[in-house]
Amino acid sequence: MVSIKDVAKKANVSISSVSNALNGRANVSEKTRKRIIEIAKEMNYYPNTMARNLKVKRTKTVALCFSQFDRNFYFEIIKGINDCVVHNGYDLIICAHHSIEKFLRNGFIDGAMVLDKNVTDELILSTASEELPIVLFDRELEGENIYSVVVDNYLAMEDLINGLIKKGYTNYSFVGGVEHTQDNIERFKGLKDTLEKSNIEFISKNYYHGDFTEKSGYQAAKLMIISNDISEVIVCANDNMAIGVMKAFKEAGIRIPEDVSVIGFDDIELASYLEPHLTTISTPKYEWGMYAASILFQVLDEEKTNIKPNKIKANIKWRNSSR
Amino acid sequence: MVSIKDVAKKANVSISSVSNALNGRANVSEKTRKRIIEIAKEMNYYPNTMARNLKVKRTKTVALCFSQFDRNFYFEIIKGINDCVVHNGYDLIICAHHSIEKFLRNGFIDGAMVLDKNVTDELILSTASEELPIVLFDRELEGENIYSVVVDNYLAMEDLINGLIKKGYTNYSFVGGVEHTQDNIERFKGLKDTLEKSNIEFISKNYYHGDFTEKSGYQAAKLMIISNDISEVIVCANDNMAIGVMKAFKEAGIRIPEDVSVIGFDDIELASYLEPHLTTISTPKYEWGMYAASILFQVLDEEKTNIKPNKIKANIKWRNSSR
DNA sequence: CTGAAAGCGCTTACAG
DNA sequence: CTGAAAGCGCTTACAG
Repeated sequence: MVSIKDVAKKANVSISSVSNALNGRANVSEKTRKRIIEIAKEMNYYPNTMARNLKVKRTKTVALCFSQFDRNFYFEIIKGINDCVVHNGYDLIICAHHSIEKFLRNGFIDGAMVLDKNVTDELILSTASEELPIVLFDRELEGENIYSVVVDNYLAMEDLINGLIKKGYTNYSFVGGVEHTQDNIERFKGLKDTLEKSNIEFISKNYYHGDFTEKSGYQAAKLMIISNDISEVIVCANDNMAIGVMKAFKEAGIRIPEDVSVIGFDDIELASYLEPHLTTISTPKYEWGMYAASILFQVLDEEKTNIKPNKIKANIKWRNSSR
Repeated sequence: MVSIKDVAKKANVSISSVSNALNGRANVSEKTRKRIIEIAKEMNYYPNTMARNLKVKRTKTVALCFSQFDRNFYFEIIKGINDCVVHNGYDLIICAHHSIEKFLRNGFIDGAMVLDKNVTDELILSTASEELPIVLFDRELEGENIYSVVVDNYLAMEDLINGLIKKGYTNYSFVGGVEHTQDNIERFKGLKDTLEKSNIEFISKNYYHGDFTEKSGYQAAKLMIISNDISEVIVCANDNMAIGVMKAFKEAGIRIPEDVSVIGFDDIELASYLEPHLTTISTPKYEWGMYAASILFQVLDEEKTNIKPNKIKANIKWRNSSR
């Protein structure tokens, strides 16, 4: 690989001059600058970023920690992130949680985003710093140089339930996701609180335990069918489970939405292709990614006025899996 | 950020000893090694990878160039790649084509994979080298230190058409994707050749021009409907177009597969959720990613016996959008 | 077993 | 305008 030395030798100047010429600094005559640039191009010279960074510190690269390659729900978010990063003249690298320590610690990145539950709170807390601000998508976490942008699950559920109440539903079931997750907790709380505000009690046996997978939704619905206890509306903590629920009902000849309404959360791509199309809560994924990335750049540009934990508002997509 | 110097000072040893101790070299007494390691941990010291790489060259990191975040067809491939990379003890970074030059040229990676049409052949040809082998997913390209792993489109089409002929179909239409792409060319050629081998002429007006989008498939089918010229089977160059085709037929009250069979290519997630489920050609995406990555590691481990352009075999998924 | 020194490829005051 | 030199944080012969 050709280095700055090689170029300097060929151009018969010092390496300082090569560096100065190539970086557009003023202290080099126009004539030599031109010559140097030409020779560099001719020799196919590209500065070694790593050596450069060792001095300069700012790398103009940010990282996204992500490894859930099996859930395409996320890709729209990544697109938003990437577009924002490019717009700001930075480069984005995506790396899996296995590698994140290496990249967080090595001074190669100016900032990071985390969309990966496998990254521990401890790691984030211990590495976030003035030189490495971190933006989180998948959790809220208090700490210096740590920022969160999460979906407002509670508000979304509030909106949904109020909408359903207005439509006259009085009898609700909830298919929950993995128990301790923030998403599940907030979504369920939003449902329960809102019902109770309207004096509709949520009967605890109508809480079905799932784990965010299609299969667990399928099993929950099977249970409803077998125990012959099917509510007017089944609200699921995510779309995948709603898909499973619908599948079980269809198999049993139970009509959606005539006999039962089914509602999801996330608005994954499949949601609008299903028969019937799934009513769900749409998180504006592209905007989410873009917004979170923009916060990182606000911080990097030292405009960090007062960035509080941020909430993204989700919207209900009424489709025909519900009345 | 704490450096090797800080650790050395605190431990009262030279930086050489710190380096040796931390890298598990033999030339340091067990006692001091232990002390150094402890102090390093205590100080929260992590070696700066960039500085290290400046000397060592091997970074144990490979890159995947990818930016089609809107096509979730690819994510299964990435999963395969990532699993293989982790298995080999390397780290993977994914970067968009905007950034690829930066990463290819800067000595930060030991090898690269390309799954991004936006990367030019020129860039690949000019950067692939002994120190930076490159594996391609999306094209075949002759060159030193360049390897390709692509889907055998032709063979897949051959299999499909032979299957269809055996089922008795005699009348075919093809909805093509973007004209000049290797995928489209090979898929169409596979169809045409195989038909002709069985003495079935492919009528050129039965070639409909699309661009791999759902919309273009929809429009192609509209055209068939309006001109009242619907073949027994519509083979599409990818699933997205097949989805569009099915949509148009459904809207027109044309039954699938009773009135017409529709077939796709790719086996995207949606394919098996559609009504009717889409018959398509399934490229084993996970294996594809894994296999291509493994080739990169074969090269990196200098086992490059004789790695020729590699073809991945795709399989037909007979579902009920065809008879 | 231990440490001083050279060097990886750059940038950046600084002196001339 | 130009170049010698120091230094970024490491590793690795080499001498002791």
